[in-house]
Amino acid sequence: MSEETRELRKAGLKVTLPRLRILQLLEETDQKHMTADEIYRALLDQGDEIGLATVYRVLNQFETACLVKKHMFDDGSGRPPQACYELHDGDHHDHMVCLDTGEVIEFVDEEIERRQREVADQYGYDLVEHSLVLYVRPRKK
Amino acid sequence: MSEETRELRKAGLKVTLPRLRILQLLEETDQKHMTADEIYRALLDQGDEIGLATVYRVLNQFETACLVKKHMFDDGSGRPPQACYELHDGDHHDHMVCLDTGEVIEFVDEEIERRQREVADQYGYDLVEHSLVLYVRPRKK
DNA sequence: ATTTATGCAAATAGTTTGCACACGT
DNA sequence: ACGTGTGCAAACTATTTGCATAAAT
Repeated sequence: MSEETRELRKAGLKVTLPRLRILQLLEETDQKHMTADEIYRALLDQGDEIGLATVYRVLNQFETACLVKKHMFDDGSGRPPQACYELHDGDHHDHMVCLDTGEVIEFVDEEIERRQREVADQYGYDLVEHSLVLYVRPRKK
Repeated sequence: MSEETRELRKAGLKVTLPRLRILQLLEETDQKHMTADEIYRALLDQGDEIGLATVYRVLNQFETACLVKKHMFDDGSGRPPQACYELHDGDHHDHMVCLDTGEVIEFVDEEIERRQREVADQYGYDLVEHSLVLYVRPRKK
């Protein structure tokens, strides 16, 4: 029994072909962040039969089960907002998006993490979640 | 001639009623962040005649002219993403969203700002923009 | 055999656009 | 009077949902 099968079971999800394929795709892809449509096309291209609606449904289930993390990178680039998904590997990290290439880089900075908690605390709150995206360009010269 | 009239002129926008009303509304409202629809309703309620499409068009123009800043707070709360707008007062700040009340608090933290620049630099990039949202809850106890 | 998932097509929500008319200068 | 802005309705995009069929246990 495959590793993916076990992950699905553990998440309380019946092990079906579409779910397996999507999970495998996300694990194998070098491009760590994919939109629903990219996943859909990739599966069609590799010969699988799947519906776009199923991709969306499965991704939502995966998100609920914490198998996957959903992001909305609004780089203010004009085009309609689109969600993209990445495998949820347990480790928290933030994102840096290159405005020239669209490349997504992951990073963690403990100082920023700590400061965020402190700031929330200063205002009388507990920090539950946060979303940090740095929009960057290759350093000139 | 009103302050708002001057702002519009300076932005290169013809001074029209809808634009004036939207600008005034954003200046007067205590709720600093409003969605297109909230603005639309507020204007109707106050007796103005305006179309929702116009609200969207004007807000886009305002954004291009840097009169306004657009945000997409994806609090992962399920419901479809909706943009909200705030007056662009020149000062940069980040946001804290209370998951219980939906309240939006603004803050600036120089340490976080600095660290962001340093992190981008470490990866060989220049920081152009960033988006930081802390999702918080009132401190328990 | 029974429950749950899938695929398709139609529905939805937010936002944008084409076009005839109205407004600002 | 001229060019631009507006309102309405229709278009569009990403995503969700209803329903009859198909697959998983």
